[in-house]
Amino acid sequence: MPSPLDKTYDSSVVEKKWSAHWAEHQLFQPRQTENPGSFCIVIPPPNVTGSLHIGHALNNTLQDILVRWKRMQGIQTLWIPGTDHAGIATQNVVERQLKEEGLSREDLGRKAFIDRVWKWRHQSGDTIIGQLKQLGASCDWDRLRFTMDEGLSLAVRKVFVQLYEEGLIYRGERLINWCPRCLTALSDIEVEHEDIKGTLYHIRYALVDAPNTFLTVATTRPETLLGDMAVAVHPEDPRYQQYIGKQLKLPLTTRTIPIVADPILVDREFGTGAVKITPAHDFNDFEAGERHGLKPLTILDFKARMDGSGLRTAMVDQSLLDSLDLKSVQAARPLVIEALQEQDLLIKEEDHPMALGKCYRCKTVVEPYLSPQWFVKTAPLAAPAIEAVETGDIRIIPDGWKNNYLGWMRQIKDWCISRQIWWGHQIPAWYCRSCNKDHLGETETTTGETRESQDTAPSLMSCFISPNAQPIVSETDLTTCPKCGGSDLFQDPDVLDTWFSSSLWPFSTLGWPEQTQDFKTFYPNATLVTGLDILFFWVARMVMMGIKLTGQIPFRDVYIHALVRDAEGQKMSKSKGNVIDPLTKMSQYGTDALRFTMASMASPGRDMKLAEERIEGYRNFVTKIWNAARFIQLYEDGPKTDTPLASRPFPDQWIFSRLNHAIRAVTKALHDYRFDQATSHLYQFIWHEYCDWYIELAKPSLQQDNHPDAATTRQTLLESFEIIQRLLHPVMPFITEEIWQSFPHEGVSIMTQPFPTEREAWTNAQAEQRFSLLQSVVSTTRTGRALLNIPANQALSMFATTTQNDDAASLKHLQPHIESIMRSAMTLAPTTDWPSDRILQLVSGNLTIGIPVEPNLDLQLVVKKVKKQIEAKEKECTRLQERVASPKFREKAELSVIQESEERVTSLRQELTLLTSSEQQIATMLRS
RNA sequence: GGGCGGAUAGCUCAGUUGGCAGAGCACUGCCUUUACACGGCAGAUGUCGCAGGUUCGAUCCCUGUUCCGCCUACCA
Repeated sequence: MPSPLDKTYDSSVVEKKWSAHWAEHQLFQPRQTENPGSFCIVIPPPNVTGSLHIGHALNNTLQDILVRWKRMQGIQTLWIPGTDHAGIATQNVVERQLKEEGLSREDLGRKAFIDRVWKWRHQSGDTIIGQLKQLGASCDWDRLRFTMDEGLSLAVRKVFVQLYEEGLIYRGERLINWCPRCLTALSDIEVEHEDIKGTLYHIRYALVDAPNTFLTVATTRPETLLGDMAVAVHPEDPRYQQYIGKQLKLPLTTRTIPIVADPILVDREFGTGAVKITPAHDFNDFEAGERHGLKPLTILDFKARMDGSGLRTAMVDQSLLDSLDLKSVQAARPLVIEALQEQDLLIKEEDHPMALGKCYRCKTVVEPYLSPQWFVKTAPLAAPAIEAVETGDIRIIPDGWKNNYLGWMRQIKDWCISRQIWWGHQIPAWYCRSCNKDHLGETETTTGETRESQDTAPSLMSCFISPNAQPIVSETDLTTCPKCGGSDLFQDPDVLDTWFSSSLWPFSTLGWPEQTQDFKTFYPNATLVTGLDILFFWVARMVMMGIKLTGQIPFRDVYIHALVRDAEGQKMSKSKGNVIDPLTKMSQYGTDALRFTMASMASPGRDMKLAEERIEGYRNFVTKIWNAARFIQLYEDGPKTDTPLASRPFPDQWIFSRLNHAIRAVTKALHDYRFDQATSHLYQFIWHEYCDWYIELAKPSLQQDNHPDAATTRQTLLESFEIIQRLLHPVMPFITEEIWQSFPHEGVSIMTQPFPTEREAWTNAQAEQRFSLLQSVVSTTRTGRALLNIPANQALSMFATTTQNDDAASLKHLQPHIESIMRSAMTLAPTTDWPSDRILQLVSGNLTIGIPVEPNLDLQLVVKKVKKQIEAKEKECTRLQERVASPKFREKAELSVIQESEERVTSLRQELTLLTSSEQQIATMLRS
């Protein structure tokens, strides 16, 4: 029911009201329409532990704009919401809670711990879902998914088994990135690199045969030399050629190691040209070790501490071994340095910039760690994923990120997917104890739930399952061994990388692997909207998995938006205290204002700096719209008429022409994912054309009794404003619904009304031309008023004329509109007919305006301004004249450009003549 | 080390198939005119990072350069 609008817009009341209304009428559900095709977006699932931050606000606002727009266009539209279990992140949060109770996850055991995480997930897990609803996100909430719900878990298992059977998933012992705090393997991209100032230590290694001859190696990690298995030199390096094959005495130990030649590892120019090889603790060295048949010797344990048994194997001097045992890397380094110095083996230390790898979840320094893990063989999956983007089957928008994607994809490495944590999809692989007698560690028991002391690496059980053990991979839980029929089996304790399940998201959420109706209708998805930060983590892997498993690309467009930073360009973080909380801003300025801000800042390919003033500015815009609605409502009552547009008065024709232009511009911008341009057109049109000019032009016919145009004006106002609401709705869903519902309407909600479409018949060049003439007259006159200090409310008797015949006719037509807007009487007559004294002439193109000058006005200021104007015009005129006179210009420039310049010179000269005569007039007035 | 992006008004940013440099905010002045002071009107503000080149003409194209971001990388 239509109802009068309140004086002020109360966003919180309005938002709650319409959110409930939309939910009640189930308007977010996909609806079959007569239009072919479908439009489906899957949400980038926020971490279930999370709460809405500004990045989510941006990401989901953009998605919602697209979804609401497509829905209004009458396309069957679905936006699937969901959350991610976020393995490591969530586990860390719950472990922190436990710690506050003085407990560890090992105290609880695996099952109880997982129960605890589930409990917590149920308690607070959907906080962010509520917040997304508050943002207005029009997801089909009935289809809410979670990466660990039953259907998705089944999909995960099925995929794992399929890829394993095809040889695309394998288990093997490799050097992987290890977080010694999270106690789990990480994939390469889960390591963040930080530049630090390191030190390069030059250390002497003595030759066994000639104890007074030394090779000097350079290293940034002296403590790892205890695990050295060789020293490499370049085979063509004359300094060292004669030593290749000889043995070195490894400092601080009783071991000897060989000197090997390796052209790959060694850069002759760097350091001393001799490199120590520590296969167990460096990725390059691991590969070099494989080339030379060197066995890795692990001297660091799973917590990145010096490992006593490893050190014994390394034959480290006993006294040093005792002092190093269980020391952290940081603590061990000075001890090793000291020991080297005592033996006069450290000859130089120099500053050396280097990059340190850190865990992306907890920022702990990661260590290369040798352990058996599960991997996805990526090369066969990457090839079609590269092709899809190269051929344009998948579009990446903006285009600039395409190379980023392709570059990464082309040199992709195998993906380590096993994590030694408990929260996640446990790997569907079982081991039979009797078949694998020799391949299972002794310390481990069957269930992985046994309580163990902190130092026996309880969560590392997989490390005790030798790489030679035979896993049985199965979609369903196994209780008997298919080989020996035994029943002593246990499941691999590792869980899968969180991103493994997210890589299935575009189809697992649609019911895949079942061929559901949803899957058939909505796959491939239309668009994926995401931030750049997860291009590799998520987008790349969805493309690989999507193509592999469904045989189709997962989505057609990938729209990548920027990261939100604060006004200074800093990344927002709680520790910096520069976080702008979207929820606070929503309650402060209204959700529509925040949404509009987000969209307006979404220029392609840049980071966006969010200044709070912008939200405030767009809140003002919301208020402006509100007040325009109230104005229209004031005059809503009264007769209307269906007069065709062509027969309506000039302002009506003009505003429809502009409205058509706005519809075209906004639609194109949305189509091009230019949310910034869409909002800018909306802002410009609504505020500076509709409110500033159309409403002002409409006032006389509404406010004067019995005005002949009253009925058509009312009609136009209502019609155009209703269209504007629909045009604005995808960006500002709440206020547009409130306004739309408050006016006479049909239908249950604006969100299921059609999005405005262009009507060529509305475009009216004549009306637009007339308008710009009107605008010139009004603006020029206002400038004159300001110049002459005539207050806006003081009536004026002014003169106008134009040298152009068309304009002269238009001027006559426009006279009543101009007079009412200016609150002035306008005399149309050539300047020669104007009173000769005390008239200020103002020029704008062909147009000349005359304004009477008050007798006692201080004209000095006016003279100054007119002079300034003359100066500027002269400068421009001179420049243009020079250009036009230049023979080269005449010869080479395009004809239209030459003509344009010439015309402009002519009109500038004309203006200058008039301005000069004005100046003289004023001078005369001053003298009199 | 490699790659990408940015540098335009005090601030945040648009922009140009190369031909009068724009918006919002902030600022100055006037105005409480019955939608709106979260408003209206008028105004001021720029060596378009720096240096070369191409061109009749460069903020835009090319080359180099300096800062600032980001991504990426196994030089110990």
